[in-house]
Amino acid sequence: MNFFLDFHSRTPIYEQIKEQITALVGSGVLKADDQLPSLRQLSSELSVNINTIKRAFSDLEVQGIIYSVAGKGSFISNGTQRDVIAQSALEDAKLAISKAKSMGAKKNDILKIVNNIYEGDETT
Amino acid sequence: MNFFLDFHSRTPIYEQIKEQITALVGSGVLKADDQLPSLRQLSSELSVNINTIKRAFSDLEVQGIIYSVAGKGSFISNGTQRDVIAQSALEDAKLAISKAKSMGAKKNDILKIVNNIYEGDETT
DNA sequence: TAACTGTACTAATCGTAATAGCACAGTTGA
DNA sequence: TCAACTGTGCTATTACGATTAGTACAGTTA
Repeated sequence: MNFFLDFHSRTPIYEQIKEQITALVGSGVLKADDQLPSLRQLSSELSVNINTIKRAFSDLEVQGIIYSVAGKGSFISNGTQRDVIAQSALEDAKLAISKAKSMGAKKNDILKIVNNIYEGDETT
Repeated sequence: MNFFLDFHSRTPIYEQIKEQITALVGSGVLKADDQLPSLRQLSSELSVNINTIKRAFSDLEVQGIIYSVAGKGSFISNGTQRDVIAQSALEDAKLAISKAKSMGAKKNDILKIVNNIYEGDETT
């Protein structure tokens, strides 16, 4: 489990962990019923307190992205929340693009970026 | 000066103020040497402490977006920082779009959003 | 001089992130 | 049964940053 945490970021560590697990689910790397590392294992791997990991996992469970079973571990939920994840990411992108427009960005500037990011793929 | 502040947001008030002034400059509403409301006036209008306003203005001055003169007031800087502003907004959009892709968003989803936001304009 | 401007402090308050530590309960395999 | 894991649920403390409050000082202008 390769996480990249920025301990000096304004976004809390537990939010960064949530984001990255969510991304792994959204991108299909993690699939239904895949097991996550244990709280204690992640805590030691990332040098982050177990309570912080727990906070992230609890949030993700509330969101329906993972489920936890005492004694066994934490796992990816099954269901169609993949669409939901992509949807919320799209909302964020929409906000950022709107803000860019309001700051004077041209449509072509955005399109160039999109084409650059999706280089190779056509309409997928 | 119409500001919309979310006092419950995770992003600090002074950051929200910075963003909105920056947007007004980037969009061309505020132009070089235009005078901003005084610290005390903004403070009372927005019901925000003067120190918070000052924090935002100081940051903007460091960024070269505004300049302040003791006894006179704060003004929009002249120069070509408009491009810089749009550029930094584009960077943010790029990040958000990349994140959306990593969460499974399709290129077409992004393009729809872009077209929707830039509805009407063609290649501007 | 009066009434504005920005500047520069110090102090206090508040909320939240993060850590530390402990105890308890469920699961599993030796 | 027991040991070694799992998650859960607390309490307490620390640390940091945002925000407010208050005071004082200096420049500008009519």
